[in-house]
Amino acid sequence: MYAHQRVERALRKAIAETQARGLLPRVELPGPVIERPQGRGHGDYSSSLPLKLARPMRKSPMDIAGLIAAEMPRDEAIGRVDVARPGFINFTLSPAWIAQQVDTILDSGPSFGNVNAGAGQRVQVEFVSVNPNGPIHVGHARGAVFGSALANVMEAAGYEVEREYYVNDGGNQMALFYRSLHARYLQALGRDAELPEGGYRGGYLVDFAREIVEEEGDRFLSMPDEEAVTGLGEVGLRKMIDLIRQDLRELRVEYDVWFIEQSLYSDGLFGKVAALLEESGYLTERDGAVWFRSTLLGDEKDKVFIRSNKAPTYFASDAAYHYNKLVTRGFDRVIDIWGADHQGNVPFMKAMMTALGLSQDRLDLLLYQLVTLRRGGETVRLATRAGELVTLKELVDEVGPDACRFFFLTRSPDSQMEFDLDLAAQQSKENPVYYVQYAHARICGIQKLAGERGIDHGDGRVLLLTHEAELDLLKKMLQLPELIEAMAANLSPHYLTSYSLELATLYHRFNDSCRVVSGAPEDLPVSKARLKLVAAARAVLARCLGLMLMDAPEQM
RNA sequence: GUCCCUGUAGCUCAGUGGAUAGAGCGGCUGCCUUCUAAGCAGCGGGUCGCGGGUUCGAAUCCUGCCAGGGACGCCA
Repeated sequence: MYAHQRVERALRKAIAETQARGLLPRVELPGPVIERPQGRGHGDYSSSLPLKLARPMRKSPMDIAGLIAAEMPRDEAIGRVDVARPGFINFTLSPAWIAQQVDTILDSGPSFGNVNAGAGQRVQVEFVSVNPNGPIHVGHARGAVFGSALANVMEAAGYEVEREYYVNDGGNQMALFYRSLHARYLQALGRDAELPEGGYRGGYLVDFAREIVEEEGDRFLSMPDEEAVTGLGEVGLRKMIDLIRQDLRELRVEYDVWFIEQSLYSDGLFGKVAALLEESGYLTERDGAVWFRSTLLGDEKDKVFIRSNKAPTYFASDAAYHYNKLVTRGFDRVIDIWGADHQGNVPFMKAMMTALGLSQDRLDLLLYQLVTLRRGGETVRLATRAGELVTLKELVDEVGPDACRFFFLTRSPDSQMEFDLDLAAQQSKENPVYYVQYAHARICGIQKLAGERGIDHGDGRVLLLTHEAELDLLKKMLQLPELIEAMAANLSPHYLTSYSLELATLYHRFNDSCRVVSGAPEDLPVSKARLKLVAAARAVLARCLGLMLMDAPEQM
């Protein structure tokens, strides 16, 4: 059982005991029971419950705190319980218990920090899902990093996670993409052809066309245009998905499922969902189109579901898609990560959940604010269809996946951010990611030295760890489970970055004040204990870096 | 006009209603014969956009205003 769980259990027990003895009235406990005090001198955990209970219990906070503190059961983890004005109860962990946790961490290995908040629920995280009509660009990197880190965090928190990319292979934009490819294909064969109005001008289509000519020759030339566009489109789509998959892989983003939008139509699910909505009266015809009546559910406007040309809208696909996720595949929870430019769809999607008879609690729509790009002192709005864009690949090639991931992960998805390309390489040198990785590499260096000197720390006695720097480092390590719990509850993987920095700071501080491998024979017992400590620290640092999908280098 | 996000140190940003608001970068001062100085210690730097409100307690919740970004399509 983790430290915070022990403290909470003991506190609840103490409260129940005071109530059972009639010292305090029975009232419901509000909110979180314990928290982490910010400053030093208030212990490792504290409870402000007495302040909150003062009113319902009709007693002074200090009296309540005193009564509860007096009933605190003995727990080897809890060294001290103090009452502090104006009504806090502060808990200080026992140094001996803290030291013993080194063994616990080493025994847990890579699973240290895992919690069971998810209780095995199946959750799907769908992210990036950019239309496959161009390479992933810098703006998408944010969603890719956020989504992949969140998926890892949810897994650590006890959810069964599936990572999914939704491939929109239909719609007007894709049609335009296919026609653009057709034009490039004709050009590649020396024919006179012009890109369609507003077509995709990116060089990747020129490359695709050349590859297709190399691989399949001019066989599309003899077909009627429409057939050629379709045929080329299939090949182009496959190439585009491969390219996207490859680019994302360089950012260490991998998926379990690539879900094809068209399959919703080919397997008949779309028709089923449309019929369901029709039956419950959520569809209506107007101006030749079929509308989803979201106004019935409190929205300001209705939304087109099937166009007057009989083609379903993106939104209609999305309705069937979410039905597939939550009903067909039966995920307990679904998390969609969208760019802020899709925010307008949030109310419609929520209304759709209700219309489909699904609880809104099962769907989280997370928005990340858009990234703007700064180049040559000028701010450029990112747009896929504009000619000039910076691809994800260019970014990763320039700053590396680690710095790139850390950079995006440091910011909360709610904050707008500006990416200064001119400073990217320079920033990467100053990127705090190296500070964290360096801590890991330093530990590896120590372990290497210990290995060379043949020191076996298996019998190291952790109770020898009493130095302030040792205990501070350990206490920070022990926070990992709480961190994972909080990140999963708030869907906020970005806490990892600050935590890793704090952990690395405490490691570097320890490294500076405590010598691990010593030449003096009388230091051997402490050396062994410290070797255990650094092994545990290495495990926790590696875990954090792993959750962020960053490298944990053995040397730098 | 309506809706969403943001406004915290010179810059980039953390901050899960609690006690004295933090980090990185930049600036200044020290510290390498010893496990990597990609490090450590210290100094300086704040009307948490502004005004009201709720609360024992507000950077955090509510509200009004100001500023920046985004969305309001039979595009995706």
